[in-house]
Amino acid sequence: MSMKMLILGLLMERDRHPYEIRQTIKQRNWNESFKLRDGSLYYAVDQLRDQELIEAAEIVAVPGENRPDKTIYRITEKGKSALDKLLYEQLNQVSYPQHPVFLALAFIRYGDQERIEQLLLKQLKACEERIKRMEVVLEIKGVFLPAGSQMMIKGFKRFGETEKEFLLELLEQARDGSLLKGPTWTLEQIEEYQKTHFTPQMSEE
Amino acid sequence: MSMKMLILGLLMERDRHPYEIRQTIKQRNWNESFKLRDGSLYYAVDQLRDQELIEAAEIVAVPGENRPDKTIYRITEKGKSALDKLLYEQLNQVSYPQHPVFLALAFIRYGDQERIEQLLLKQLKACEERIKRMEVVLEIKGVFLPAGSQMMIKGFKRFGETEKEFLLELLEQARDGSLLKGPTWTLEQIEEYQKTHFTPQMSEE
DNA sequence: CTTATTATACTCAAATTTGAGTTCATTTCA
DNA sequence: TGAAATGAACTCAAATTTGAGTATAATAAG
Repeated sequence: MSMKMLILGLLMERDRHPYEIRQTIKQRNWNESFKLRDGSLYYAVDQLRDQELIEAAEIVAVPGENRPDKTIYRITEKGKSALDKLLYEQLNQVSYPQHPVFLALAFIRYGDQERIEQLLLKQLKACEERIKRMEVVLEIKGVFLPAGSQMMIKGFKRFGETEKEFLLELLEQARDGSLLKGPTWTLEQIEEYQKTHFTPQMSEE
Repeated sequence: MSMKMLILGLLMERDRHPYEIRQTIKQRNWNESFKLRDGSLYYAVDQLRDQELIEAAEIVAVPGENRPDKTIYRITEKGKSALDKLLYEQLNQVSYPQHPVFLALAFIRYGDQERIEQLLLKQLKACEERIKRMEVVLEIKGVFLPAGSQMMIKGFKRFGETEKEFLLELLEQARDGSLLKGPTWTLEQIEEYQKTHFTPQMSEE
């Protein structure tokens, strides 16, 4: 998965130890796009080491008695070509429109109106804050960034704006009660109707 | 996670067996938003059964010698209140702008221009097809759907449109080569600069 | 009418993620 | 100045996901 790509990519720039990789991922705002967990990071590092895509460049002693020393890793030649492959694999992955609210919408009619309004509002706030953060990043770091990284931040902002509009609309519909309306037809009627029409479906995968 | 919500939600409508749940998820295009795996589905069903949120309503024998019988599940009272809780948890989850291309952009400069163009084009095609699918669904199923489900599909479409615009821009920049440009400043210069400026960062979580 | 594919209905080991905890150092704040 | 909170640097078991496989029936294709 993409954690491995991130690690290899960062080690292309210079040698780093795992915690430093973690810092950098945060500094560069990559974790706007996924939840960064220590567990996944260290697991991926171990995997990469075992596959000899990275290797220990240096082991630095850390003050304190029974504390682990930190290992600074470097990317190997094998690792460089693996990064190349991982990059194309990443670009080749199927993308899904994801948002916690999407699937919740399927059963939103079973929920309590006020509670739903509150939570949608919370989503909206979070989304607005994200947009704001991305604007600030573009302002103060924009010019320094490689073209790709700049586009990543712009992407976060644009996707955020779409999300915001969508949430605003949902909120409005939650407030006037129309979002909580059940189906106008019964399940049986719908299934009957569907049999007489073509039902478009994603292909498996 | 959301698989459990989907199962409970579907069992609110009527009793179903796992494979039927799978079908319904696909029929309703919910799998546009995530990868539906049999493993996760059956695992979630087992969990729900063990927690007594669902129970076997009927066990139907299936023709054939050593084939498993199918179990039709029903939601329990306990399950109904669990669904309520899961719905709010779902609405309360942090949302991330996700797209495979986002993280790839971080290292896109290490890749091959032609290869990248091809893959971006492939993403664009897939995205356009998704938009098309959603338009067809809205046309032929739109009126039948509960308000929430209709908004879900509209959301898929809208997010798809933003994605499309973004991919078009990336493709253009990949073609004229500007996307592959590295940083204009060195890492050291940037880090130096950053020390003198505020670096906005997401709070942990 | 025979073969090939698709649909049904799962199971399972291995890979990965999750959430929580650990230890010591440094900074903050009363 | 001492206590509390935060940061650094991990570790680990348990939960979950992944990918691939199984078996049979029904349907489609040649």
